[in-house]
Amino acid sequence: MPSSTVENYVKQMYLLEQELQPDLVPMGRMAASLGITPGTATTMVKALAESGLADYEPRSGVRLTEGGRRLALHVLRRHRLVEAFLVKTLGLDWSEVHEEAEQLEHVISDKVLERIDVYLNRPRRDPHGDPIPDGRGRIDEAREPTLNDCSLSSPWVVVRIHDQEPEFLQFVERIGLTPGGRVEVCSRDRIADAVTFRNHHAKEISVSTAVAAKIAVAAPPNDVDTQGGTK
Amino acid sequence: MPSSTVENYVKQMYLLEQELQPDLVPMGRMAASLGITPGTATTMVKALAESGLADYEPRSGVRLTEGGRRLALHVLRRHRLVEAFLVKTLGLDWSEVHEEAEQLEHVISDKVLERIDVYLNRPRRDPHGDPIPDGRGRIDEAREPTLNDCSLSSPWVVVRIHDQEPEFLQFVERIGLTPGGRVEVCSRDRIADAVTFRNHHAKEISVSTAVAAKIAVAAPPNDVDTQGGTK
DNA sequence: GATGATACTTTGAGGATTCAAAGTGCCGTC
DNA sequence: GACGGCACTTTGAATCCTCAAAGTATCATC
Ligand SMILES: [Mn+2]
Ligand SMILES: [Mn+2]
Ligand SMILES: [Mn+2]
Ligand SMILES: [Mn+2]
Repeated sequence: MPSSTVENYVKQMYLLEQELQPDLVPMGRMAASLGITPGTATTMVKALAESGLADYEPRSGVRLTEGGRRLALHVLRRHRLVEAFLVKTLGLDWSEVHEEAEQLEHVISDKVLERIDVYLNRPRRDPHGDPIPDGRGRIDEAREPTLNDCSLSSPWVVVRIHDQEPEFLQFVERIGLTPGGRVEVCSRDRIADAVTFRNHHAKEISVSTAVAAKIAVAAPPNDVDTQGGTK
Repeated sequence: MPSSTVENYVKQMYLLEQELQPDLVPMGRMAASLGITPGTATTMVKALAESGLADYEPRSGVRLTEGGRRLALHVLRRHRLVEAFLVKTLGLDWSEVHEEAEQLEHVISDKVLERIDVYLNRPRRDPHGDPIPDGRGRIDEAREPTLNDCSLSSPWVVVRIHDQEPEFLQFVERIGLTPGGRVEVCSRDRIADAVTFRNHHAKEISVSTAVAAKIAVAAPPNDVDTQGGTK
């Protein structure tokens, strides 16, 4: 069985591949995002390549193999289902569950995982709006528009927050942008590096484009829509 | 923070102290019950002594210090609350939760633990009837009588099973002796090494004294009793 | 095309945990 | 009181993961 360390490496590699969409994830990014020294990253990634989970190109970077991707998605599934469970069942705050899941993701058996999945009625997204891979390792990798890209003066719904920092998540909550919340972007000012929007209380708020990029949105659901009946 | 390994050692040491009530737990028992070689046990126990969790007397055995006992009870609390939670909330079988809890006990934060405790309404016992230490490290260490000690021909209630093996627990269930079940011992035959009892279906069953020793019982509750009102 | 900056790799080492195998102390038996 | 047996300890080595520091490749710039 893969160690927690290996699971963390492949999971992080997957997340960086998604975030950067690069041909290869540079070693520096791996090291930085895992909080280890570059030398350690090199050593471990070589071991990962040895065991067939990654393809390593010296002085260029790494990429997950098919097997590595499968493992990464399994870990991610455990992580996100645990987050959802902790929020919905035990009432933890959505800003604090990431940290908890970081440990739990390595010790949840398939049996417990399946129970949680059923208990929560097979959720598609975790409390931060991150998509949950299904039991077969399929995941919705669609990139939603953010407050930086969406059309001005039209209604949107927050679907995902691309940040796990408790302070940031609490800030997001304070400005009314938790997943499910309505927004309408009023204006963008490239020079001021600011995006101004109205939340569901019609309150006007401005954030930097760096922050705006972390708030993903989608078209609001049709009211005529049948809820959750799309086999 | 103590590693999982250290937590397993002190927990096991506590369990052996309770089971054997010896002055010192012999190294051989430690090694056997943890499934490691005697040499490893010696090395680790010396390290435990170094860090103040145990008192080690070469060629005699070990004993937990006050600090070691505190840690052991904290781990035991996590273990048993997790077992209760898995059975009551996620519907796992009581025979399979021990194994799951063996891993989860090392990664449950104080916050999650407290939520589970509240969610379950601060249970006093886990699914096997094992007492759950409270948040301050207090535990009911009372030794209940077993099918080997209790009076003949009078009603008793099963309160605890002193074994965690799935097959044994399933067997116990099959003969109707899960915690809460009624029993009445009909006879004991020292020579035949057998104990014969009637379960709540009035069915007569015989088991060896070794098995009988694992079934702890208590006097049935007074029907006039006020349920759960003893501050 | 030499110079440096920067990113990456290699090397040497240490901590934690484990084992196999060899060594040692203790205890009862004769 | 010597002998054996058994429980326990010591030793040497391995695995996994990590770091600090030294070495090296690559790429932009002059
Ligand atoms: Mn993790
Ligand atoms: Mn999440
Ligand atoms: Mn354990
Ligand atoms: Mn138990």
